[in-house]
Amino acid sequence: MATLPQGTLDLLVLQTLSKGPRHGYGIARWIEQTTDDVLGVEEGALYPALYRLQQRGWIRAEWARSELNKDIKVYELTTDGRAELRKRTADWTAMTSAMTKVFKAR
Amino acid sequence: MATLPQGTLDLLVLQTLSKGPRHGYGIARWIEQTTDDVLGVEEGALYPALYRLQQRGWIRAEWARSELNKDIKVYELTTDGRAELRKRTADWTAMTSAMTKVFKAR
DNA sequence: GCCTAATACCTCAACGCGCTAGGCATAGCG
DNA sequence: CGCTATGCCTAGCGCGTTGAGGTATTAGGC
Repeated sequence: MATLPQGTLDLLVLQTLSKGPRHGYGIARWIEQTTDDVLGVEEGALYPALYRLQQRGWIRAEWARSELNKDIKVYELTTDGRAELRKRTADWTAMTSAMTKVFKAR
Repeated sequence: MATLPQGTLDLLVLQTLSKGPRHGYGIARWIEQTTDDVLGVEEGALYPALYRLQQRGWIRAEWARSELNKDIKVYELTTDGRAELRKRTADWTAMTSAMTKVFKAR
């Protein structure tokens, strides 16, 4: 499981939530499944990240009950969150393609 | 100029040096030129990074004199450095393609 | 009834590393 | 002589991750 560069977790969470509301633990599991365990989400990084994103108004939380009869905190993107996601995704694309340029240059 | 995610500078420097020896200042300028200023390399990040990479035995330094008659410290990859570069590049590729999977999933 | 594994939330100290903001020195040019 | 570019460096700060810990509930096996 590759460790993710600092700052990418936020983007990862925003992306995940753009596909529909999910609770914290579920976000982590979904990312791991989707990436075939290439990306691992540590809970010690995830929960602070969720708190951060909430403080900045990009996601919103609500308590609910899961199918397994557990109390879960379900997060969903706000309008600001969608805007932020667009911005961050654009930044990400720019950054990775710049990286690729460096890789291929000579 | 985008700020680079923590952890990417090392890879960037290793990649740059894989194209041939260069001095610190030159590494920074080269990366900026190559990426059309998308990636900016701050000297306060670069020099500690060069020191780190040297400590770990991935690069080697040697004083020289530039065409502009300046004392410069020229760095080059060691054998271990090439191995590390291969590893990090593979990790990077895996990471970015995992990211893309997340972006495209639904 | 007990034990374990999975689910689900959270916190906190230590660490790593990029950023800001400085400092210093020399060469070339007007 | 002063300015700009080149070229090296350091120190403090901020911020997010790591790694380890904690708590509680549910389901399932024995």
